[in-house]
Amino acid sequence: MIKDDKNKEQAILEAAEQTFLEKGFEASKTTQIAAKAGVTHAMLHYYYRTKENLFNMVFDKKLQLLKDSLYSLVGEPDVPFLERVEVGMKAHFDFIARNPHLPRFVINELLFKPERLKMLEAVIEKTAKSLIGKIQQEIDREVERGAIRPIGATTLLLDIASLNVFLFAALPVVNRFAIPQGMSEKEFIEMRKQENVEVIMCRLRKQPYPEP
Amino acid sequence: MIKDDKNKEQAILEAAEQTFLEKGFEASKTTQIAAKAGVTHAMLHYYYRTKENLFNMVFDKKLQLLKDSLYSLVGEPDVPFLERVEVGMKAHFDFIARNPHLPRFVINELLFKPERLKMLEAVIEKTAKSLIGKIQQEIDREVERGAIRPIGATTLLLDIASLNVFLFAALPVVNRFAIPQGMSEKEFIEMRKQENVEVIMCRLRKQPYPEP
Amino acid sequence: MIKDDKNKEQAILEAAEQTFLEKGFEASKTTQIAAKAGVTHAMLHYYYRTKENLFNMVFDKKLQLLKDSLYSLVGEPDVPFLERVEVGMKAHFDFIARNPHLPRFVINELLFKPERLKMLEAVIEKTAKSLIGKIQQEIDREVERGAIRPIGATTLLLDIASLNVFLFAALPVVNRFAIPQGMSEKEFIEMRKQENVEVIMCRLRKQPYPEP
Amino acid sequence: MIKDDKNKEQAILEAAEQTFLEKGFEASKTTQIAAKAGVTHAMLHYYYRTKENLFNMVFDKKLQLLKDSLYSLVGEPDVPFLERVEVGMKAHFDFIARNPHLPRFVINELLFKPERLKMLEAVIEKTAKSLIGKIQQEIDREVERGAIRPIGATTLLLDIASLNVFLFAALPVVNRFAIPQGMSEKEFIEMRKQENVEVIMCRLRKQPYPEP
DNA sequence: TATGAATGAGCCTTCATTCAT
DNA sequence: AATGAATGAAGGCTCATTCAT
Repeated sequence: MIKDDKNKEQAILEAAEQTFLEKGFEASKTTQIAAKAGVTHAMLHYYYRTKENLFNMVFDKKLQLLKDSLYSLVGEPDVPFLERVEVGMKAHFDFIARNPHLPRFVINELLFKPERLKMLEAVIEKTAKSLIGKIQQEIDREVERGAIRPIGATTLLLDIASLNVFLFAALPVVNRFAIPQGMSEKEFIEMRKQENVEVIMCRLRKQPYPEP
Repeated sequence: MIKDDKNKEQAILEAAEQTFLEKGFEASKTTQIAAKAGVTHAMLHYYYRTKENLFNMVFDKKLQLLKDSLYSLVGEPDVPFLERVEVGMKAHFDFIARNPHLPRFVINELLFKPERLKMLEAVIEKTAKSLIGKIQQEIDREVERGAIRPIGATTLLLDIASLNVFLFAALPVVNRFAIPQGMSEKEFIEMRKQENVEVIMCRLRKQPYPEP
Repeated sequence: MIKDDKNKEQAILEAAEQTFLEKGFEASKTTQIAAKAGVTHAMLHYYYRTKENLFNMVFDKKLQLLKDSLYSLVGEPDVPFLERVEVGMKAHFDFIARNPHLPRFVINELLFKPERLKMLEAVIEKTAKSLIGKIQQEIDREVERGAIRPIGATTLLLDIASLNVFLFAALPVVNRFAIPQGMSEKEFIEMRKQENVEVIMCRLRKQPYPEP
Repeated sequence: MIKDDKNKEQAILEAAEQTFLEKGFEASKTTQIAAKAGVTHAMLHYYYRTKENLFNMVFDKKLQLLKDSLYSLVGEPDVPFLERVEVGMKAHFDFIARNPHLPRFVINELLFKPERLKMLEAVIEKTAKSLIGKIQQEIDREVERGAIRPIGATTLLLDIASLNVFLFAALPVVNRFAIPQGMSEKEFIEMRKQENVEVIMCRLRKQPYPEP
C-alpha cells in the first residue's frame, strides 16, 4: 500500500508501475492499482482518465529509463576503451538487475500493440543513433590502432544487451535449473556479470584472455 | 481464418497456439480464438472445456518443443568439439528463428503463474540435467586436452541461449533500430547467426579467431 | 450407473427419477441423467424429446404412486375402525419411509410450475374424493355408535399426512437436532411411527389412552 | 417491481428473498432478481458480488427468523401449562402463516447443499437445545403433578411442527382438494389452527376433550 | 477534489436441443 | 437405433468508465 497523502496522483502512478511491470496491461486491473495506491477506484480515472492513458504514462517513463540506461554504456572518455566497455557493461548489468522486469515489459507491450513503436521512436531513436555513432568512431579508432578486432557498434551493443537482459528476463526459469548447488542467487548473478564481461572481452581482444 | 473442415478440434488448437503465443493468456479471448479457427464460440468449450485447459494444452506442447530443441544442441559424436558447438548453435538459432515467440511466451507465462513451473519441471528437468552432464564431460575432456578454455556447461548454454533468444524476442525493437541501411531482415538475421557463433567461439578458443 | 441393455429407455427414466427427485427440475441436468443411465446424451433426447417431457413422465409416475399410497390408508373392512386406522397409518408411514423424497418433490414442483396442478387433478381428484367419501361414512357410523369423537375425514387425513410426511421431509434437519443421544436413526423413526399413531388415536378416542 | 430509490441494495435483497423463497437457488436467476428489483443486472453483482453470496444473506436472514419463531412457542411463565402450549402453538401457526415458504425453503436448500447445515447449527443449535431443556422441565413438572401424560419435549415439538408446517407447505395441493365447499381459504386455515391445537391437547391431556 | 453508485459491454461457461451420418 | 458434433440462448460475473453529489 503506497500512500502519499500529498500526492495521490503520484501514488497511483507508482502502483500502476509496479502492477503493469509485473503483469502487463491486460492482466492489470484498475481496481487493483487503485487499491494498491490506497485510493478510490474513481480517483484513478479522475486523474488519468483511462487505463490506456495511465499505461502510456508508465510506458513512456520506462522508455525514458531505458534510454538513460544506454548512457551508462559510455563512460569517461579518458579511460582506455576496453576498460570503459567493461565498466559500461557492468553498469548496464546492474541497471537491469535493479529493473529486471523492464526489458520484458517493454518488449511484450511493443509486441502486443505495435502502435507503441512510435513512442519508442520518439524517445529513443535520436539518442540511440547518436550513441551508436560515437561508439562506432571509438571502435574504428581502436581497430585502426590494432587494439581490438573489428566489430559493428550495433553488433556489439546487441551482444551486450543479449547477455545482460536475457539473464534477468529468464531468471524465474534459470533460477530453477542453472544455479549450481550451494551457490546463492546473489553469487550466481555476480558470477554471470563476470562471465558476460568475459564473453565480450574475448570477442573484442586480439589475444585470448589469460586463464584464471 | 484457419479451417480444416475435417478437424475443427485441430483448427481450434492451432488458432489458440497462434493467439496465446502472440498475446499471452490474459489478452487472448476465447471468442477471438474461436473466430480465428472459423468455429462457434461454444465449440471451443465443447472440445476444451475451459480456456485454462486449452491454454495448458498449448503450453505443454510448447514445453515439449522447447525440450526437443535442446537436443539440437548436441550433434554427431565423431565431429570435433568446437565444430559441433558451432553446428549445434546454428541449429538452435534456426529453431528459435522458426519459433520466435516461443521463449518469450514460456517465460512470460511462467512468471505470471508460477504454478506452471511444475509443468516445466515435469517436462524438462531430466532432459536438461542429463544434457548438461554430457556436455560438461566433453568440455572437461577438451579442456584437459588444452583445446579450449575452461567453462561450466551451464554457463556456456546460458551464453548461447542469451545470444540466440534475445535477438528474436527483441526483434520488433531491433528490427527498427539495429538493421543497417540497405540490409534485409533476412540478411541481418544471417549476420547475427554468424556473430553469435563467433562470440561463443571467441569465448571457448585459446587462440583468437583470425580476422576475416 | 443404471444400465439395462435391453431397455435404455427404462434406464433413462430411472436415472431421471432419481435425479429429479433428489435435485428438482432446474438443478437436474440432462447430461448427468444420461451419464447416470449409461447412455449418450443425445439418446436421452432421442427417446424423450425434451427435458420437460422427461420430467413430466417422472412426475406423472410419482403422482400415480402417491395416489396408490392413498389406498394403503384403507384396510380390510371387517376389522374394527380404530385398528384399521392404525394399520393404515403405519402402512402410509412405511410408504413415505420408502419414498422420502416423494412429497417434497411433488409439492415443490407443483409450486414452481402451477400448471402441473392439472396433472394432479387428472390423477388424484376422483380417487381422493371417493376415498374421502368412504372414510367419512365410516367415521360417521363410528361416531353414531359413540366409538370415536367426531372429525371430518379430510381433517383426519390431513392430520395423518402432516405427521407422517413432515418427519421425512425435514429428516436432514431433524436428524441433526431431534434424535436423542444413543438412539439410531432407525430406532428414532420407529419411535416416531408409534408417536404419530398415538397422536391420532388420542384425537379419535373418547377415553384417554392408558399410560404405558 | 420493488423500487425504493433510496436503497437499491435493500430492493435487491427483497427481490432476492421473494425469488429464492419461491423458486430456490437454482431456479432463481440473477437477471430476474435484478429486474424485479428494478435494477441493472450488474448492480446486483456490485452490491453482492456473487449469487451464492446474495443467497447466503437471504438464507441466513431466514434462519434467524426461524430461530426467533421458536421463541413464540414459550409464553408467560405464570400461565397454566396447557394454556401456554395452546397460545404458543397458535403463535407459531400464525408465524408460519405469515411465512408460508420459509420451512420448505430452508429444508430444500439444506437438502441440496448439506454444507449449509453448518449455518443452521451456528444459528439454531444453542437456542434449540436450551429451549428444549426448559420445555422438558415444565413437562416433567406437569407429569409429576398428574396434569398431563408423559411426552418428550422434542417429540412434542416435532408433533406441533408437523401439524403447523405441513399445512402451509402443502397448501397449493391442500387448497385444491381439502377445503370444503362454501368455505373460504381463510376460514379453512382458522379451522386448521383449531384442529392442530386440539390434536396436541388430546395428546397431552389425561381426560378426553369434551365434545363440542 | 473526491467518491459511492451505476452501467454497458464483453467474457467465460453451461446446457438443452438439433443434425448429419 | 444411435451418436459425435454443432449451436443458440442464456447465465453469472468482471471491469473500465461515467455521473451525481
